[in-house]
Amino acid sequence: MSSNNLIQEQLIAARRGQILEAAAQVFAKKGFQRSTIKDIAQTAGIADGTIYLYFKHKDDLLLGLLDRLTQAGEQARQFEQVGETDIESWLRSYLSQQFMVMKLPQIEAFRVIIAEMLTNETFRERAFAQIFQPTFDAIEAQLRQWSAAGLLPAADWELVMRVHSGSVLGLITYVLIGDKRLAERWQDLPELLTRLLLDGINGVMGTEGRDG
Amino acid sequence: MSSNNLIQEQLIAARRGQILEAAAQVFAKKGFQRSTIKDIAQTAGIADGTIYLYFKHKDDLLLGLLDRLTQAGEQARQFEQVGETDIESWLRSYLSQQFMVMKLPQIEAFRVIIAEMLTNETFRERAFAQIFQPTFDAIEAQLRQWSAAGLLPAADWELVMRVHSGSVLGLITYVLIGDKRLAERWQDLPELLTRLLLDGINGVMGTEGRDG
Amino acid sequence: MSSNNLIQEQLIAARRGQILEAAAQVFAKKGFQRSTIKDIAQTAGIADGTIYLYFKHKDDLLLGLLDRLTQAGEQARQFEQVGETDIESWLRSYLSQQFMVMKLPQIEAFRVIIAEMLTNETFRERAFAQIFQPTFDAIEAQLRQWSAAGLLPAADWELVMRVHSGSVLGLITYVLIGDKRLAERWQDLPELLTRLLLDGINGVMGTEGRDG
Amino acid sequence: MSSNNLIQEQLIAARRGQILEAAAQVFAKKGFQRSTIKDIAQTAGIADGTIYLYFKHKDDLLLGLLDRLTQAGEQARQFEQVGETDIESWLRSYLSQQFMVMKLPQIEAFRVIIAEMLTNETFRERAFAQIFQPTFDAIEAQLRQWSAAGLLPAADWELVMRVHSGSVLGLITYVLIGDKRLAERWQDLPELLTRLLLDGINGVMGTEGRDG
DNA sequence: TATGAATGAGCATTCATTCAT
DNA sequence: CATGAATGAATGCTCATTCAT
Repeated sequence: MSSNNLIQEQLIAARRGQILEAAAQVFAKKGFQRSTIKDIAQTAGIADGTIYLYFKHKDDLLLGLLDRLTQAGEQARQFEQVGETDIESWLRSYLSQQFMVMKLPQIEAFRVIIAEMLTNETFRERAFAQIFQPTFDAIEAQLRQWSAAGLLPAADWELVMRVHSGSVLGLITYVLIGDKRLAERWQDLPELLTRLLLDGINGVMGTEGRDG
Repeated sequence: MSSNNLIQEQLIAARRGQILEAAAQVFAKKGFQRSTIKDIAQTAGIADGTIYLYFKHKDDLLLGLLDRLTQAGEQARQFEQVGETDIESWLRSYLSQQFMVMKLPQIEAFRVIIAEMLTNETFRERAFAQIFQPTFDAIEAQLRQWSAAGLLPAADWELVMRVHSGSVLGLITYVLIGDKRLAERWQDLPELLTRLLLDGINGVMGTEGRDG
Repeated sequence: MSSNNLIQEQLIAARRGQILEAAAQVFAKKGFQRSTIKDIAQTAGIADGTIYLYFKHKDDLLLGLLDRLTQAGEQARQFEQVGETDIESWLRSYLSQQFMVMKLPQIEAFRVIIAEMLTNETFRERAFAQIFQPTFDAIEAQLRQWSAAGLLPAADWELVMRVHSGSVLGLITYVLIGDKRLAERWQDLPELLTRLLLDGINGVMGTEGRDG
Repeated sequence: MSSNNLIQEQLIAARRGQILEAAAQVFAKKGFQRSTIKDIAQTAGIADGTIYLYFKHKDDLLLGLLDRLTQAGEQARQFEQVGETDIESWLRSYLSQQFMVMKLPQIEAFRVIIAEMLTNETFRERAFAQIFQPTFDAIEAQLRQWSAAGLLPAADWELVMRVHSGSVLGLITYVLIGDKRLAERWQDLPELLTRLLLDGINGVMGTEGRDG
């Protein structure tokens, strides 16, 4: 009986996953509003009605994707604990790690999330509270801790943090709105960001883009 | 006859302007898709049908707003010529200028532009070619020129430029998706950005947020 | 300007009337739920969407019909003032009048109203308060007045009234659910009811149905 | 083998009964159309699909309920034979009996039957032929017999019968469409009806409603 | 037999667009 | 030019019915 329930739950989770996968695909291509339930059902290889067995409204598909992103964010934040040696080494390896994960297929999730946050007030509040606020808090806390430990100078962390995480969001947005050159040079960003972050332009020795 | 035509043209331009103004307002509130022609007509104080005398499709309203932004961008770029003295002073005054202009009512224009660029392939390409590519080119050219003139060190400018302008886009996006704290501290950004840009975190002496 | 508005109002009222007429027809044939907006629009000779320019929801068509019936009821109640001579003469002429009006095309309105009242809780309450309660109150008040004036004996009027008006409702219902025989003999009811009402079966001398 | 079949049949009858019971409940609450198979299955504590093992279509549930009512009607009609002594005593006891049975939970069956008869042509004909016509015929026959026996005066029985049974239908309908006052005074109806039926208003001495 | 997930036809409602006035 | 009533295609969602397990 309990094994039965377990199987049931797994089947349900699998179906939900399958549908969300399809929704993510279709949303990434057309955005939320232009995507129809029929689109998504066809992409998922199921009937329209089936979607409604797993999601009450079309909106819930978006919230489902948001939750996925939230979970991903939570996992990503756990990573930050590690820092031990000097900040520069840590930052370099952290950013490499992040930018390796956040490549084109992954960042597609942001496309519809950002677009809907910009455009849909209700969703905006929910998504900000679920994704951005916790991320901001976690980063700021970490920075203050390092600063207190003498690993970083004192600074206006709530703003500095926004500038730097904002630059990552900006870069992701650039790629999503069609900056092909940036997409090509994505792998060079961790190193560059590390140096810009710590020492600014004046600390960056000239290394012209290799393949441009 | 020709003066008649001139008046005609001015009248038409005025009406188009009136309609685009209304569209901008409504789009900023609900986004493009959720806005209806009726919404826009009511906001503009005219009849639904009248909009179709000046714009062939709803999509053309968005393109109209894009053109406005493009013109604004062109004007802004002319500004960059000015730099003479040391880079730091110039950058500080340039950013102050920019952030003074780019406050909440103005950046609303980006809300729908970014959202639609993320979401609508056709619009994306057009808008990137019209706004972002020229801006990128102009900034990069300016930086290379300064670098050649010895005012800046040599650097991977196409990437550095994207990181920095991306951080501005990111900050704007944060405000648009509901970061209230950032909106409150908007006026502190020019100074902070100047220093972060040139010298990084290590060059920023501690100045904790005043009212936080 | 005001004449323009007046014409506007008349046009709107006319369209609403046309739509309600169509709705009444379709509802009478299929009932409320089985009737589709498309049905009604086609019957009215207009497009589906046009209905929504005059009624916010499909439900409002039903409420519109209810209001019509309410108005008809209000007019009918004014009639009751008349009674002067003896009750029997008055009753006979009153019932003749009523049954002449309440023939098959007219009573069709009750079909969907009663069916929905039986079946739809929200509508039930509204319709009872709008049609039945006021009718009950008016009849009971009139009876008490006549009773006080000595024209009628004292009686348990709230119940007697319900028995008699109920018999009219029952007869209407019989016709609506397919009692052809009763429909054929509809014109004999005023006379029979007058006598049954006042003197019961024992006061009714034998007059076998003429054409049965 | 045949005993097996017998058990089979009983099991089938039991299941059908269980399902009809649930259907009656749900129909009484929401009407036929608004009730879903899922509703009914849940109320019956079985799966949706199971219903289709016992009833081919949703419509058949309604016909099943009709058949039940038909059987109940047949039993009720047998009762009428009894009358011996004077009509008044018989009528009083007959109506008391009927109104005792026909209280709120029982008359709920009429809610959906009447509503669907009003609204669904096919069902209307079937139900009229199965319930109303036989009842009419039986009552009329009985009345004629009594009349022939001198227990009642001669009268236009097909019409008189409809007026009186119609008043019962009307009273039931009133309760079903929300006449709370009538529901409260339900137990007073047999006595009042007996007197009104036989002697009309003029034969009813004043007895004002007790608790009103 | 019993189940309940899956199906897809059907329907209410919205809204960009047209066009007679 | 301006209007706004009319249009009807498009879409989210429901629910009777089927069928593999």
